[in-house]
Amino acid sequence: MTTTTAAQKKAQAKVEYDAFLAQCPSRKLIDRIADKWVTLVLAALNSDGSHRFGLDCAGEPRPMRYSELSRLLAGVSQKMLTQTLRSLERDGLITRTVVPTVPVTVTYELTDLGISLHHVMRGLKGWAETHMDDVLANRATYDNRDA
Amino acid sequence: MTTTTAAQKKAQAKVEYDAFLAQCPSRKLIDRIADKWVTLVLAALNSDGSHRFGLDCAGEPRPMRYSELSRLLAGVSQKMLTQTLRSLERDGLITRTVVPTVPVTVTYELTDLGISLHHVMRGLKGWAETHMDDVLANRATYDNRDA
DNA sequence: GGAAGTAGGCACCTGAAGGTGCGTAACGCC
DNA sequence: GGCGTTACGCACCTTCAGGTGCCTACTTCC
Repeated sequence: MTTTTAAQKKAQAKVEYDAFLAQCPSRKLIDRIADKWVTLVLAALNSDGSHRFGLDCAGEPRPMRYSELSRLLAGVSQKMLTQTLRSLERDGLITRTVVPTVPVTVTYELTDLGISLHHVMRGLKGWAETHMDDVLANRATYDNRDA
Repeated sequence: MTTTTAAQKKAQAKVEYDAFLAQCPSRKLIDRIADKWVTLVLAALNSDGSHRFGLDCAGEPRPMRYSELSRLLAGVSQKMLTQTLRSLERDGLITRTVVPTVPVTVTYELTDLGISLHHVMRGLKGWAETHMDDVLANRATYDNRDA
Protein backbone atom coordinates (compact mmCIF):
# COMPACT_ATOMS: atom_id res chain seq x y z
CA MET A 1 0.00 0.00 0.00
CA THR A 2 2.83 2.34 0.80
CA THR A 3 4.66 1.60 -2.46
CA THR A 4 1.75 2.70 -4.64
CA THR A 5 2.72 6.33 -4.43
CA ALA A 6 4.54 6.93 -7.71
CA ALA A 7 2.33 5.25 -10.29
CA GLN A 8 -0.84 5.86 -8.35
CA LYS A 9 -0.18 9.53 -7.94
CA LYS A 10 0.40 9.90 -11.66
CA ALA A 11 -2.80 8.04 -12.44
CA GLN A 12 -4.64 10.27 -10.01
CA ALA A 13 -3.16 13.37 -11.58
CA LYS A 14 -4.19 12.15 -15.01
CA VAL A 15 -7.78 11.65 -13.94
CA GLU A 16 -7.89 15.15 -12.52
CA TYR A 17 -6.30 16.64 -15.59
CA ASP A 18 -8.68 14.80 -17.91
CA ALA A 19 -11.58 16.07 -15.85
CA PHE A 20 -10.18 19.57 -16.12
CA LEU A 21 -9.87 19.30 -19.88
CA ALA A 22 -13.37 17.92 -20.19
CA GLN A 23 -14.84 21.16 -18.89
CA CYS A 24 -12.26 23.64 -20.09
CA PRO A 25 -13.94 26.25 -22.30
CA SER A 26 -10.87 26.80 -24.43
CA ARG A 27 -10.64 23.13 -25.18
CA LYS A 28 -14.31 22.96 -26.07
CA LEU A 29 -13.83 25.82 -28.47
CA ILE A 30 -10.86 24.18 -30.10
CA ASP A 31 -12.76 20.95 -30.48
CA ARG A 32 -15.54 22.95 -32.05
CA ILE A 33 -13.50 24.75 -34.68
CA ALA A 34 -11.32 21.74 -35.32
CA ASP A 35 -14.24 20.10 -37.09
CA LYS A 36 -13.20 19.93 -40.69
CA TRP A 37 -16.08 21.93 -42.17
CA VAL A 38 -17.08 24.24 -39.34
CA THR A 39 -14.72 27.03 -40.25
CA LEU A 40 -15.53 26.68 -43.92
CA VAL A 41 -19.24 27.02 -43.27
CA LEU A 42 -18.70 30.02 -41.02
CA ALA A 43 -16.54 31.67 -43.64
CA ALA A 44 -19.00 30.88 -46.42
CA LEU A 45 -21.93 32.32 -44.53
CA ASN A 46 -19.94 35.44 -43.83
CA SER A 47 -18.85 35.97 -47.40
CA ASP A 48 -20.94 37.41 -50.17
CA GLY A 49 -20.78 34.17 -52.10
CA SER A 50 -19.22 35.79 -55.11
CA HIS A 51 -15.83 34.40 -54.21
CA ARG A 52 -14.79 31.07 -55.48
CA PHE A 53 -13.80 29.69 -52.12
CA GLY A 54 -15.26 30.11 -48.69
CA LEU A 55 -12.20 31.23 -46.78
CA ASP A 56 -11.61 34.21 -49.02
CA CYS A 57 -14.25 36.02 -47.07
CA ALA A 58 -14.61 39.71 -47.68
CA GLY A 59 -18.34 40.37 -47.80
CA GLU A 60 -20.90 40.62 -45.08
CA PRO A 61 -23.14 38.00 -43.47
CA ARG A 62 -25.85 36.75 -45.77
CA PRO A 63 -28.33 33.88 -45.45
CA MET A 64 -27.56 30.95 -47.68
CA ARG A 65 -29.42 27.94 -48.85
CA TYR A 66 -28.34 24.38 -48.32
CA SER A 67 -27.70 23.77 -51.98
CA GLU A 68 -25.82 27.02 -52.24
CA LEU A 69 -23.47 26.01 -49.46
CA SER A 70 -23.11 22.61 -51.00
CA ARG A 71 -22.02 24.21 -54.24
CA LEU A 72 -19.69 26.73 -52.64
CA LEU A 73 -17.98 24.15 -50.45
CA ALA A 74 -17.56 21.76 -53.32
CA GLY A 75 -15.59 19.24 -51.34
CA VAL A 76 -18.14 18.57 -48.63
CA SER A 77 -20.31 15.48 -48.63
CA GLN A 78 -24.03 15.91 -48.08
CA LYS A 79 -23.81 14.02 -44.86
CA MET A 80 -21.08 16.18 -43.39
CA LEU A 81 -22.71 19.40 -44.51
CA THR A 82 -25.96 18.45 -42.85
CA GLN A 83 -24.18 17.25 -39.75
CA THR A 84 -22.07 20.40 -39.52
CA LEU A 85 -25.04 22.70 -40.01
CA ARG A 86 -27.03 20.84 -37.37
CA SER A 87 -24.27 21.10 -34.81
CA LEU A 88 -23.76 24.79 -35.53
CA GLU A 89 -27.48 25.39 -35.14
CA ARG A 90 -27.43 23.44 -31.91
CA ASP A 91 -24.73 25.71 -30.57
CA GLY A 92 -26.61 28.83 -31.59
CA LEU A 93 -23.98 29.90 -34.08
CA ILE A 94 -26.32 29.80 -37.06
CA THR A 95 -30.07 29.81 -37.55
CA ARG A 96 -32.00 27.41 -39.74
CA THR A 97 -35.20 28.63 -41.34
CA VAL A 98 -37.46 26.48 -43.48
CA VAL A 99 -39.26 28.28 -46.28
CA PRO A 100 -42.34 26.33 -47.45
CA THR A 101 -41.94 26.94 -51.15
CA VAL A 102 -42.77 24.40 -53.81
CA PRO A 103 -39.83 22.20 -52.99
CA VAL A 104 -39.04 23.22 -49.43
CA THR A 105 -35.99 25.42 -49.25
CA VAL A 106 -33.91 25.94 -46.15
CA THR A 107 -31.75 28.94 -45.42
CA TYR A 108 -28.95 29.22 -42.91
CA GLU A 109 -27.65 32.44 -41.44
CA LEU A 110 -25.00 33.45 -38.95
CA THR A 111 -26.18 34.63 -35.55
CA ASP A 112 -24.40 37.40 -33.70
CA LEU A 113 -22.59 34.73 -31.78
CA GLY A 114 -21.54 33.07 -35.00
CA ILE A 115 -20.31 36.38 -36.37
CA SER A 116 -18.27 37.07 -33.27
CA LEU A 117 -16.72 33.64 -33.52
CA HIS A 118 -15.89 34.27 -37.13
CA HIS A 119 -14.08 37.43 -36.06
CA VAL A 120 -11.63 35.53 -33.95
CA MET A 121 -11.21 33.11 -36.83
CA ARG A 122 -10.10 36.07 -38.90
CA GLY A 123 -7.39 36.57 -36.33
CA LEU A 124 -6.20 33.04 -36.92
CA LYS A 125 -6.33 33.62 -40.64
CA GLY A 126 -4.13 36.66 -40.26
CA TRP A 127 -1.48 34.75 -38.36
CA ALA A 128 -1.66 31.91 -40.83
CA GLU A 129 -1.11 34.17 -43.82
CA THR A 130 1.81 36.02 -42.31
CA HIS A 131 3.61 33.21 -40.50
CA MET A 132 2.66 29.96 -42.15
CA ASP A 133 5.35 30.35 -44.78
CA ASP A 134 7.95 30.51 -42.02
CA VAL A 135 6.54 27.37 -40.48
CA LEU A 136 6.68 25.53 -43.78
CA ALA A 137 10.23 26.76 -44.36
CA ASN A 138 11.27 25.51 -40.92
CA ARG A 139 9.61 22.22 -41.66
CA ALA A 140 11.47 21.83 -44.93
CA THR A 141 14.78 22.69 -43.25
CA TYR A 142 14.12 20.17 -40.51
CA ASP A 143 13.31 17.44 -42.99
CA ASN A 144 16.44 18.05 -45.06
CA ARG A 145 18.63 18.24 -41.98
CA ASP A 146 19.89 14.66 -42.29
CA ALA A 147 19.24 14.08 -45.96
CA MET B 1 -20.61 11.72 -72.89
CA THR B 2 -22.93 14.66 -73.11
CA THR B 3 -25.01 13.52 -70.15
CA THR B 4 -22.07 13.50 -67.77
CA THR B 5 -22.29 17.21 -67.09
CA ALA B 6 -24.01 17.37 -63.71
CA ALA B 7 -22.24 14.69 -61.70
CA GLN B 8 -18.96 15.20 -63.50
CA LYS B 9 -18.93 18.92 -62.93
CA LYS B 10 -19.50 18.40 -59.23
CA ALA B 11 -16.69 15.88 -59.07
CA GLN B 12 -14.42 18.33 -60.86
CA ALA B 13 -15.35 21.12 -58.50
CA LYS B 14 -14.63 18.85 -55.55
CA VAL B 15 -11.16 18.02 -56.81
CA GLU B 16 -10.38 21.71 -57.25
CA TYR B 17 -11.73 22.56 -53.84
CA ASP B 18 -9.78 19.79 -52.17
CA ALA B 19 -6.65 21.02 -53.89
CA PHE B 20 -7.38 24.51 -52.64
CA LEU B 21 -7.82 23.27 -49.09
CA ALA B 22 -4.63 21.25 -49.26
CA GLN B 23 -2.57 24.42 -49.66
CA CYS B 24 -4.68 26.88 -47.74
CA PRO B 25 -2.60 28.43 -44.94
CA SER B 26 -5.57 28.92 -42.66
CA ARG B 27 -6.50 25.30 -42.94
CA LYS B 28 -2.95 24.21 -42.23
CA LEU B 29 -2.94 26.35 -39.13
CA ILE B 30 -6.22 24.90 -37.93
CA ASP B 31 -4.96 21.39 -38.52
CA ARG B 32 -1.90 22.33 -36.50
CA ILE B 33 -3.62 23.67 -33.45
CA ALA B 34 -6.35 21.07 -33.60
CA ASP B 35 -3.84 18.50 -32.42
CA LYS B 36 -4.98 17.50 -29.00
CA TRP B 37 -1.84 18.44 -27.12
CA VAL B 38 -0.32 21.24 -29.19
CA THR B 39 -2.16 24.05 -27.48
CA LEU B 40 -1.52 22.55 -24.08
CA VAL B 41 2.21 22.38 -24.71
CA LEU B 42 2.30 25.93 -26.02
CA ALA B 43 0.41 27.15 -23.00
CA ALA B 44 2.59 25.19 -20.61
CA LEU B 45 5.80 26.54 -22.11
CA ASN B 46 4.42 30.03 -21.86
CA SER B 47 3.37 29.76 -18.27
CA ASP B 48 5.63 29.93 -15.29
CA GLY B 49 4.80 26.40 -14.28
CA SER B 50 3.49 27.38 -10.91
CA HIS B 51 -0.06 26.96 -12.06
CA ARG B 52 -1.75 23.69 -11.72
CA PHE B 53 -2.89 23.48 -15.33
CA GLY B 54 -1.26 24.54 -18.52
CA LEU B 55 -4.01 26.68 -19.97
CA ASP B 56 -4.08 29.01 -17.02
CA CYS B 57 -1.12 30.77 -18.47
CA ALA B 58 -0.10 34.01 -16.87
CA GLY B 59 3.65 33.90 -16.64
CA GLU B 60 6.31 34.42 -19.25
CA PRO B 61 8.07 31.96 -21.59
CA ARG B 62 10.43 29.66 -19.78
CA PRO B 63 12.33 26.58 -20.93
CA MET B 64 10.97 23.34 -19.58
CA ARG B 65 12.18 19.82 -19.32
CA TYR B 66 10.50 16.83 -20.82
CA SER B 67 9.62 15.35 -17.46
CA GLU B 68 8.38 18.70 -16.25
CA LEU B 69 5.97 18.95 -19.15
CA SER B 70 4.93 15.39 -18.60
CA ARG B 71 4.09 16.19 -15.01
CA LEU B 72 2.31 19.45 -15.81
CA LEU B 73 0.20 17.93 -18.58
CA ALA B 74 -0.71 14.96 -16.47
CA GLY B 75 -3.08 13.48 -19.02
CA VAL B 76 -0.62 13.14 -21.88
CA SER B 77 0.95 9.83 -22.79
CA GLN B 78 4.69 9.73 -23.26
CA LYS B 79 4.26 8.83 -26.89
CA MET B 80 2.01 11.78 -27.65
CA LEU B 81 4.17 14.23 -25.72
CA THR B 82 7.24 13.19 -27.66
CA GLN B 83 5.34 13.24 -30.92
CA THR B 84 3.87 16.66 -30.22
CA LEU B 85 7.21 18.15 -29.19
CA ARG B 86 8.89 16.77 -32.29
CA SER B 87 6.30 18.22 -34.61
CA LEU B 88 6.45 21.59 -32.88
CA GLU B 89 10.22 21.58 -33.17
CA ARG B 90 9.90 20.64 -36.82
CA ASP B 91 7.71 23.65 -37.41
CA GLY B 92 10.10 25.96 -35.62
CA LEU B 93 7.64 26.75 -32.86
CA ILE B 94 9.85 25.41 -30.10
CA THR B 95 13.53 24.58 -29.70
CA ARG B 96 14.91 21.37 -28.31
CA THR B 97 18.22 21.43 -26.48
CA VAL B 98 19.94 18.39 -25.09
CA VAL B 99 21.96 18.91 -21.93
CA PRO B 100 24.51 16.12 -21.39
CA THR B 101 24.12 15.77 -17.67
CA VAL B 102 24.32 12.49 -15.85
CA PRO B 103 21.05 11.19 -17.20
CA VAL B 104 20.61 13.31 -20.31
CA THR B 105 18.09 16.06 -19.80
CA VAL B 106 16.27 17.82 -22.60
CA THR B 107 14.76 21.28 -22.42
CA TYR B 108 12.16 22.77 -24.69
CA GLU B 109 11.52 26.44 -25.18
CA LEU B 110 9.16 28.57 -27.24
CA THR B 111 10.64 30.40 -30.20
CA ASP B 112 9.45 33.86 -31.17
CA LEU B 113 7.23 32.20 -33.71
CA GLY B 114 5.80 29.94 -31.06
CA ILE B 115 5.16 32.90 -28.78
CA SER B 116 3.37 34.80 -31.52
CA LEU B 117 1.21 31.76 -32.18
CA HIS B 118 0.42 31.51 -28.53
CA HIS B 119 -0.74 35.11 -28.63
CA VAL B 120 -3.46 34.35 -31.12
CA MET B 121 -4.39 31.35 -29.01
CA ARG B 122 -4.99 33.77 -26.18
CA GLY B 123 -7.51 35.43 -28.44
CA LEU B 124 -9.33 32.16 -28.82
CA LYS B 125 -9.18 31.65 -25.08
CA GLY B 126 -10.78 35.03 -24.56
CA TRP B 127 -13.69 34.23 -26.83
CA ALA B 128 -14.10 30.83 -25.25
CA GLU B 129 -14.30 32.23 -21.76
CA THR B 130 -16.79 34.95 -22.61
CA HIS B 131 -19.02 33.13 -25.08
CA MET B 132 -18.73 29.44 -24.42
CA ASP B 133 -21.37 29.58 -21.71
CA ASP B 134 -23.82 30.97 -24.26
CA VAL B 135 -22.97 28.17 -26.63
CA LEU B 136 -23.53 25.55 -23.97
CA ALA B 137 -26.80 27.21 -22.98
CA ASN B 138 -27.96 27.17 -26.59
CA ARG B 139 -26.98 23.56 -26.83
CA ALA B 140 -28.96 22.64 -23.75
CA THR B 141 -31.99 24.52 -25.03
CA TYR B 142 -31.74 22.78 -28.38
CA ASP B 143 -31.52 19.37 -26.76
CA ASN B 144 -34.52 19.96 -24.50
CA ARG B 145 -36.58 21.40 -27.33
CA ASP B 146 -38.48 18.18 -28.00
CA ALA B 147 -38.00 16.47 -24.68
C1' DG C 1 -40.28 9.93 -69.36
C1' DG C 2 -35.77 10.34 -67.72
C1' DA C 3 -32.66 13.60 -65.53
C1' DA C 4 -31.92 17.02 -62.24
C1' DG C 5 -32.83 19.84 -58.22
C1' DT C 6 -35.06 20.39 -53.18
C1' DA C 7 -32.92 18.78 -48.19
C1' DG C 8 -31.72 15.54 -46.15
C1' DG C 9 -31.73 10.10 -43.54
C1' DC C 10 -29.47 5.62 -42.90
C1' DA C 11 -25.99 2.01 -43.07
C1' DC C 12 -21.55 0.50 -44.03
C1' DC C 13 -16.43 1.06 -44.30
C1' DT C 14 -11.89 2.67 -43.80
C1' DG C 15 -7.80 5.33 -42.45
C1' DA C 16 -5.67 7.56 -39.06
C1' DA C 17 -5.38 9.56 -34.38
C1' DG C 18 -4.29 8.46 -30.13
C1' DG C 19 -3.70 5.22 -26.02
C1' DT C 20 -1.28 1.16 -23.72
C1' DG C 21 2.44 -1.51 -22.72
C1' DC C 22 7.20 -2.91 -23.02
C1' DG C 23 12.17 -2.00 -23.61
C1' DT C 24 16.60 0.83 -23.15
C1' DA C 25 21.12 2.33 -20.96
C1' DA C 26 23.25 4.58 -17.52
C1' DC C 27 23.04 6.23 -12.97
C1' DG C 28 21.38 7.38 -7.90
C1' DC C 29 19.02 5.99 -3.70
C1' DC C 30 18.20 3.09 0.27
C1' DG D 1 20.17 -5.27 -5.78
C1' DG D 2 15.90 -3.82 -6.95
C1' DC D 3 13.31 0.18 -7.88
C1' DG D 4 13.03 5.01 -9.66
C1' DT D 5 14.28 8.64 -12.98
C1' DT D 6 15.53 10.59 -17.85
C1' DA D 7 13.86 10.77 -22.61
C1' DC D 8 12.40 8.52 -25.54
C1' DG D 9 11.39 4.18 -29.61
C1' DC D 10 8.40 0.56 -31.29
C1' DA D 11 4.40 -2.41 -31.90
C1' DC D 12 -0.21 -3.37 -31.12
C1' DC D 13 -4.98 -2.15 -30.42
C1' DT D 14 -9.20 0.45 -30.20
C1' DT D 15 -12.06 4.10 -31.54
C1' DC D 16 -14.38 7.17 -34.37
C1' DA D 17 -14.49 11.08 -37.64
C1' DG D 18 -15.57 11.39 -41.97
C1' DG D 19 -16.53 9.47 -46.72
C1' DT D 20 -19.47 6.72 -49.99
C1' DG D 21 -23.54 4.98 -51.69
C1' DC D 22 -28.38 4.34 -51.75
C1' DC D 23 -32.95 5.92 -50.28
C1' DT D 24 -37.12 9.44 -50.11
C1' DA D 25 -41.23 12.51 -52.42
C1' DC D 26 -42.29 16.08 -55.14
C1' DT D 27 -41.61 19.11 -59.15
C1' DT D 28 -39.89 21.07 -63.29
C1' DC D 29 -37.19 21.13 -67.33
C1' DC D 30 -35.87 19.24 -71.90
